[in-house]
Amino acid sequence: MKQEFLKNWDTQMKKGLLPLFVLQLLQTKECYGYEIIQELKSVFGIDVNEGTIYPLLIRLMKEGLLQHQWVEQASGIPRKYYTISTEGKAVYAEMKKNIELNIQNLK
Amino acid sequence: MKQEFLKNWDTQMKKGLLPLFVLQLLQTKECYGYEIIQELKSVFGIDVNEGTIYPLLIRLMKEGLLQHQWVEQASGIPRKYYTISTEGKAVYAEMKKNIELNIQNLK
DNA sequence: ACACAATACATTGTATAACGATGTATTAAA
DNA sequence: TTTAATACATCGTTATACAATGTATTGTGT
Repeated sequence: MKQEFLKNWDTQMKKGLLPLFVLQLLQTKECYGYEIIQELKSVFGIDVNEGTIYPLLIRLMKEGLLQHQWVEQASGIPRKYYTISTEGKAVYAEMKKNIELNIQNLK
Repeated sequence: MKQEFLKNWDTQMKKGLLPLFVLQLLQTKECYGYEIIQELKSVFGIDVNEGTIYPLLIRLMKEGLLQHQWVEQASGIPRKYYTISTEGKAVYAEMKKNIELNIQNLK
């Protein structure tokens, strides 16, 4: 039943929801990029591409909503750990308020 | 406080929410395009451009989610009245279910 | 020993859809 | 008689997810 339409709609929804999910995730837990992809899958049940998440994290950094630090590993590639900033928390609250207002209108 | 970021986010959210709002609106009321813009403003409190709504209605038509008929007016330009199809109602229900699932995850 | 998958970062080209501007036409108001 | 409102529509720009690709390291299977 209109599977392609619904799949496309889902992609469009992500353009709005994804920053929200990432900001919330980082409020409960410090994460690195690759880990965020896995958390989004297990916690929110959504699949996100690497080509989506890395540019998104860079955008949120530029906006001052996140901070990050490189952490060397005993073995393997270093990880870039992200944390949410004070401003990030405020923006998250604003976004959440906005979206809940919109959803209220759905009957 | 990050007004530009939030405004941009709002635009991205619309890409997901707008079809949902239009489908719901047409479940309660038969509308023509220009009227939908006004209803979205008064009922949902969102501003939508003409350059957004007309292409959207055309897309929803192509998907078979809407039907339309031209209605001549006693005076002025004819109106294209839209109604939701059976398939449109089913797709709306699916979308609503999906979005509510997503919103539940917001803390 | 060697291929392959998983981890972990990132960039590039394509597609979708909202926005702003513009266009056509009709009617009412200043 | 010009401007605003109504009512349709299209076009170029922009933002962002996706798929593909790239680099590098480590673990696993044969």
